[in-house]
This record gives sequence, structure tokens and C-alpha cells, in this order.
Amino acid sequence: MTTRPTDDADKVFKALADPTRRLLLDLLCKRNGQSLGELCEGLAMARQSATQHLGILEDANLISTVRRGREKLHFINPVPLHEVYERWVRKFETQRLTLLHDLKQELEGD
Amino acid sequence: MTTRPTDDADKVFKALADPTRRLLLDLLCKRNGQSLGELCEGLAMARQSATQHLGILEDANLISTVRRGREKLHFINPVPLHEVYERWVRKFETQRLTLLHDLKQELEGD
DNA sequence: TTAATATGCAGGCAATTACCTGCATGTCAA
DNA sequence: TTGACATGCAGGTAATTGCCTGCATATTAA
Repeated sequence: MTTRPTDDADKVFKALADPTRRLLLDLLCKRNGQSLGELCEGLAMARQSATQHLGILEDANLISTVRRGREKLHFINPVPLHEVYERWVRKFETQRLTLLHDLKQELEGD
Repeated sequence: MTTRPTDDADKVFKALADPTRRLLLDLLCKRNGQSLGELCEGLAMARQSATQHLGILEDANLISTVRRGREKLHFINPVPLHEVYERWVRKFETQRLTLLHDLKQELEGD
């Protein structure tokens, strides 16, 4: 099985690390609910490669899929991004001025 | 030659993709301005490995370093994180309810 | 100066990643 | 049913990543 429990935040960060996957989220942001074929038109890589990227996004819970006939529709799930922001980015955001002050202080010779 | 903003964002996302590097930012958030040796105490890997991680964080401009004697002090730079949030996360944040609505609508049978 | 300390640099190696090709399965329309 | 379409699945590979060891350099303190 797994060597250690993979936390959700890690999956989200890793999913966002690839420019193709961020582009896929951008494409879905422009028009939500696109099929695999539609998304592939904006990509410049084989359909099978896009499938893998979409699988990673889905595993990170950043998108949800719905099968309709022979098509698979993709929808953004903004919740994980919101959680990453709330639990992780905000911590540094609230200390922004303090952190910048630390460096300035050091550069000025302590 | 100046680097394009997309490259900067890519560096930040890739830097944040590793749990060790996120831990390093956490450690610096608890106490800013730590040396390489001090940061290594909380890591469980060779010092040289930590150096590589810190190099990636510095290249992404997420930390800045100051040499003091034989020590190298590390400081968080919260600006890139703020920019990533502003230019990227916020786009999805503002459409949060709309995006969730799209999926709900589809699941209910259009 | 000498010894201990703090970091820098280079090369190697196993695991992962991101792409590909080839083929199979499932669905719709004529 | 048949043929076209949309997606699924299974390897294969080159590049990247994350970790290591070994050695070099620079600074401080005795």
C-alpha cells in the first residue's frame, strides 16, 4: 500500500505544479463542463496525455466529471483551492508586513 | 533579459509542490531568519539536500538570503505568494458559487 | 596558525513525471 | 447492425526530481 498517508493539500499543490493542468483549469474557467475532446483542442498534446492530466486534477478533487453518453464532461471544483488558500496562503498573508520587516531589519544591519 | 511573469508563477507553483519546501516555509514562518544549519535540524535529510530545496525556494523568490559571517540566514518573501493568489487563485475564488452551480445543474439532469 | 564550524559544489542513482504509441471498449446515428 | 466517434487502458521512454556521498572553501575561536 502507500508508504505514508497522502494529505489532500499535497495532491492539490502537486496538481497545480504543472502548466498544462493550470491551463486545463483556465479552459474550464472560461467554459465549464467541457468534454475531453473539447479540452484537447486547446492543448497541443495527445488525447491520452490530457487524460492523465485530468486524472491528476480529479484525484486532487480540483475537478469533477460526469458521464453523458459517450462524452465525459469536466467541471471545476473550487473548494480545494479555497481550502489551500484559507489554511496555507493566508497564514503568510496575515504576516506579510511582519515578514518583510524582518528582512529589511537584517539588511539594515540589525 | 527579463523573465516572463508566467515563468515566475510556474517557479512558485513548482516550488510549493514539494512537502519539504512547504515545511521549510513553515519553519521560517515560526522563526524568520534561520540559518541553514538551524533549518536542517527540523528536516530529517542531509544538509546538502536541504540546500537544494532552499535554492529552489530562493530561485522562485519565495525566500531571500543574507550572509552573515559563515552563516547564511533565510527570510520569507511573501510577495510571490500574494501575487499567485491575486492573479490566479482569486479568479476561481470569485466564480466559486457559479462554478459549483454548474456541476449541481448537470448532476440534476440539466 | 590550527581546529572546529558553516556552507558550497559536483557527480551519481533510484523514483517519478510527462509525454508517446497501439489497441480495446463503449456509444450514437444511419 | 454497421461504421464513426469518444473515451479507457496498457506499456514504453526520455527528462526531471530528490536524495545521497565526497570533497572544497570560507569563517570563527583558541
